[in-house]
Amino acid sequence: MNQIPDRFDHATAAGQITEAWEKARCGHAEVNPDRKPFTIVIPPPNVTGALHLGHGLNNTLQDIVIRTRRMQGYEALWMPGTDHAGIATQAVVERRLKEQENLSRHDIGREGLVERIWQWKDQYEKRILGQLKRMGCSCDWERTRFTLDERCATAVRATFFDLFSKKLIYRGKRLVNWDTFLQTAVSNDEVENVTKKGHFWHLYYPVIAAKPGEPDRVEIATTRPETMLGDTAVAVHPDPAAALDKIEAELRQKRAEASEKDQADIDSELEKLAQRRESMLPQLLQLRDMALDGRKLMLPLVNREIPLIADEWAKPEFGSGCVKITPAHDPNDYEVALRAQLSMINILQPDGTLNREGGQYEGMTIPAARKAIVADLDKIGLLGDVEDRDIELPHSDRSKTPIEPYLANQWFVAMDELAQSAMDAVSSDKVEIFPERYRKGYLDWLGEKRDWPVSRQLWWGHRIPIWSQTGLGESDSQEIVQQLESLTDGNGGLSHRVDSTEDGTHHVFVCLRDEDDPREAKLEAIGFTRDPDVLDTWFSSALWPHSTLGWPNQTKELEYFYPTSALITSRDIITLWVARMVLMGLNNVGDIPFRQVFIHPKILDGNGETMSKSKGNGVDPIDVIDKFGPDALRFGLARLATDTQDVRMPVQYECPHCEKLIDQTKKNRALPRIDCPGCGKAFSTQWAETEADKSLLRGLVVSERFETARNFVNKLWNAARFSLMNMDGYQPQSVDVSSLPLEDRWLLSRLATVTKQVTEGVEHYRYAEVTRVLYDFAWDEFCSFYVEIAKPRLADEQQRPIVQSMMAHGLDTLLRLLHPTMPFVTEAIWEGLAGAAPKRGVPEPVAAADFAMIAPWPESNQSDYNESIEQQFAEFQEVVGAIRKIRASQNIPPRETVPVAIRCNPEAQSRLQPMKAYFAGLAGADVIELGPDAKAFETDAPLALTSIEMDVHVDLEKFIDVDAELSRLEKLLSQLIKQITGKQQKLGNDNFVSRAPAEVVDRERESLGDLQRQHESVQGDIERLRSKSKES
RNA sequence: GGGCGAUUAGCUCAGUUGGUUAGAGCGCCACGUUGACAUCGUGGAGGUCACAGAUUCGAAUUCUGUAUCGCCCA
Repeated sequence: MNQIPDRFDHATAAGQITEAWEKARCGHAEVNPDRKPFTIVIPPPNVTGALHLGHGLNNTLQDIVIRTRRMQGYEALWMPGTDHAGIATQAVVERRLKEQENLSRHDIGREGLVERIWQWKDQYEKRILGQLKRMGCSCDWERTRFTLDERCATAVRATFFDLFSKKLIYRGKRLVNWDTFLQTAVSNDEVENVTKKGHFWHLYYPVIAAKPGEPDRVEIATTRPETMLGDTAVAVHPDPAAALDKIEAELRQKRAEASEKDQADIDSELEKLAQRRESMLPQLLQLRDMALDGRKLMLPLVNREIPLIADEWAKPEFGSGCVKITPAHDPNDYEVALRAQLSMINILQPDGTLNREGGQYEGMTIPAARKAIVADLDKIGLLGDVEDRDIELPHSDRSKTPIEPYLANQWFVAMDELAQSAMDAVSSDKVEIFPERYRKGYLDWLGEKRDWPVSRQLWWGHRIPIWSQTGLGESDSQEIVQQLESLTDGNGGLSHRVDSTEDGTHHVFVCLRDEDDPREAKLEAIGFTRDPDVLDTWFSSALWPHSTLGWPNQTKELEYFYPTSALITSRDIITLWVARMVLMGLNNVGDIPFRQVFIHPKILDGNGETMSKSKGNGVDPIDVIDKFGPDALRFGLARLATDTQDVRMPVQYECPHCEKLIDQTKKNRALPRIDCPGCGKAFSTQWAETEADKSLLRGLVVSERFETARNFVNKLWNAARFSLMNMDGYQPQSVDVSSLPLEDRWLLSRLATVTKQVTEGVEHYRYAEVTRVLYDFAWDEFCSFYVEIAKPRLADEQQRPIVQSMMAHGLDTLLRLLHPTMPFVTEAIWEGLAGAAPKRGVPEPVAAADFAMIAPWPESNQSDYNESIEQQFAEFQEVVGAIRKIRASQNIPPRETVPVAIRCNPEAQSRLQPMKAYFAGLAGADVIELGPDAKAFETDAPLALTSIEMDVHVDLEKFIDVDAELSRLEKLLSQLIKQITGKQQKLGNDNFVSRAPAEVVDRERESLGDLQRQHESVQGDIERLRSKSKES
């Protein structure tokens, strides 16, 4: 047995274990009427790139639950897969195309680009699934899905068709962040604001039919003068006086609380405000009245009449107090237009040049048009001042070009009823959300019931299955509808709607349910064209829990595994994903997608920032696995997963040459190569792109946070090693629990308690608690205590067999409890234990399962639980601790045995009597006196254990270091005095004595008495020692 | 601007319903290796529980406000 190495070689073992599990199909789940199902669908990671520690946490927590449930006898299915992630993936591939081949997506065309993205997807899907497997995730890999695969496509088409047929899908306009370079809309989080130097142009718009005394023109100011071509109103504040009052009040409030230095600044602001009130307010009031009276303005250059309106968006404290409204090209103006029901005029083409609405400027780029318009306004005397100014301009994160807000046709899903159904599911607790506080965000967001824009101007995704003809006259549209009837004839799967617009034209939209429907060609033959857009990536994600199980087919898997049991995810996608899964599940299947949702914390870096690829602070879990092992990664993450606190994880680069750890900082975190400050050699990072950098050795990115867990793996491994080395001659045997010695019954009791805590903990997602309980039990109780006590017993031929049975059983139970968190090391030990003790268990040994992974979950045997034994051992450990303290303070060499006397009441005496022998191994003590009459030694070192009413005395005859002992006792004395004074004060307080519960008061009195008794005794000891030291 | 959360030892975090001296791991100090484990063992030092009020006999814990940080939404 000595050939067992003293380290767990995870690098070798993990691969073999994974292979063995796969071969035995341990992670595979099948419809099985004999068992209850337990299902988790993975939040499918984006195929944009590799997984980082956040995914590591998410998947560890899922695996802990699914492994536990599998062991509990459920048919446990963890459905794996990946997400095509629309824009994120397309943008990554497009960027590479540009960088590496200098091609745009238009150069290679739709099919060409999509093919490239599939190649990318194949590469990253493989990498992601490989990462999950190395973490030990026990997914049912045979069922792996992708949100863009055929099965998901079928589900998407069926859903879209259903919603379209129910008239829940409609076409509308919406402002999007338009990237004129990539010619696509980008999402809000792909937009970054850049401060640039620009101008603030003041323009004048003439008033039509101004009444006497009214101004004949209004002044507005803008940073984007070319957008005036799309203006449909000018706004002035409806109550400028009140608005100014409010600002003034706020300033005064601020001033009252500000420092003197800031007060001066605020004073000057107040001054300006007062001037403004004087110079401009009358005019603003007049303009407001003109607006209410329906006055119109003439938009210069295009000569279009536009209304003057009153709207709060106009800020009386800024510029001229009037603001031009360009609804199609400014988000705030868009809101104004919705309120005032203004028309919206889009002046841009997708490539950023002006369209027909631009009139004489049609075809110009934005900068050219700006120049021309400013010059032309100047010519006709309508240009005022031009100020220099810093301007915050939104830029596309992907192309680094300015974003143009752009009003485009989009498909929407009407959310009213769908959202309500998803709200009801949570309000009624059919879907439970943990921690509960996240319910509010979910309900608030859904409560807005904002329609969901689902179209994206991209090529990577599920293409919208709509064919359309637009701008038709009424008779044409009627004729087309008739043609459609003949196509519909007898076949389902075709639905249409006709929209009529303000200008009297008609649009006909047709939706086809099935792919490869021969009617596609027929539609196109009669003039229909297919919508070029694809669906929002969340549309397919929303179907994930049922599409992966085969919906819309009524498969037996859907019947059995749906609704799924738990969803474990991160808080930032509660609305985008979780809410939409609920409403889509209810709409499609008629039932909720999952019963419970657990929201776990986020992993932040050392600066408290979330980890993300774009920041460069992501950590590859594989790096951590390489250094610490998969079990350490998992245990380390799980023990940090509390439900209140995000996880802060400072990380370091490890120099591959000298192993020096270099803190990751904001500066170095995105570098492709780093020069080691220790050895001076360079190494590469995950950002290495050039061949020169890539040829360097790569530095791992790791965190010392995983050391504790790695050490724990080692501790467990060595406890097992000790057990196995002492298993020679093991024979399975029935055990009569009632006749077992105390320490064995204590172990059984503790196992029962720990099993209960762990089981309940996992069932309530209390990961940090579960890992803490297991860590403390395994380390402090099983290893430091049971194993230590077992050592002398194993040497005793009589006791040896029972200790072997108990140890095999204890280890076996511990392995099973730890398996979901640390699958590899427990599986490896399980195999070793199978060799030494294939049949094991207390009271009746049974043959162990082939794998820990499929072993039955331990039952908490309540008859094993024995409170008094657990207390007794706590008492014993306290005495051991007291002896150790005295030994340490006296510098008694560890090999020396010291005589000890323990004074205690008769009850404690009978409890400790059977354990006298174990003081030797644990504290190097020979207990020569135990009981009420035990006396102090001549050369005595005492320590009182108040809480258990005991005095421990160590005989220092051979070891006395008077000075050391005196200083220990004096320190003790001063601590006692402090406590006594505190208690006396408390008990001297009438309020306390009269109002606190009698029980609390009694406890205080009792404890004061004990402290005083100790005080006296310690004082006596000090005096004795002093006189003794004088004698010698 | 609205909502949510956090603030406890040098660092990263626990702290159940208010009640003895507020805990753990890492780090630090001292001592210790002839067989499970130095990825170890034993002991020690280290905290005005962010700040200010309030409730209470008693507050890390409950309430109010302030500050700082983070996240989500506008």
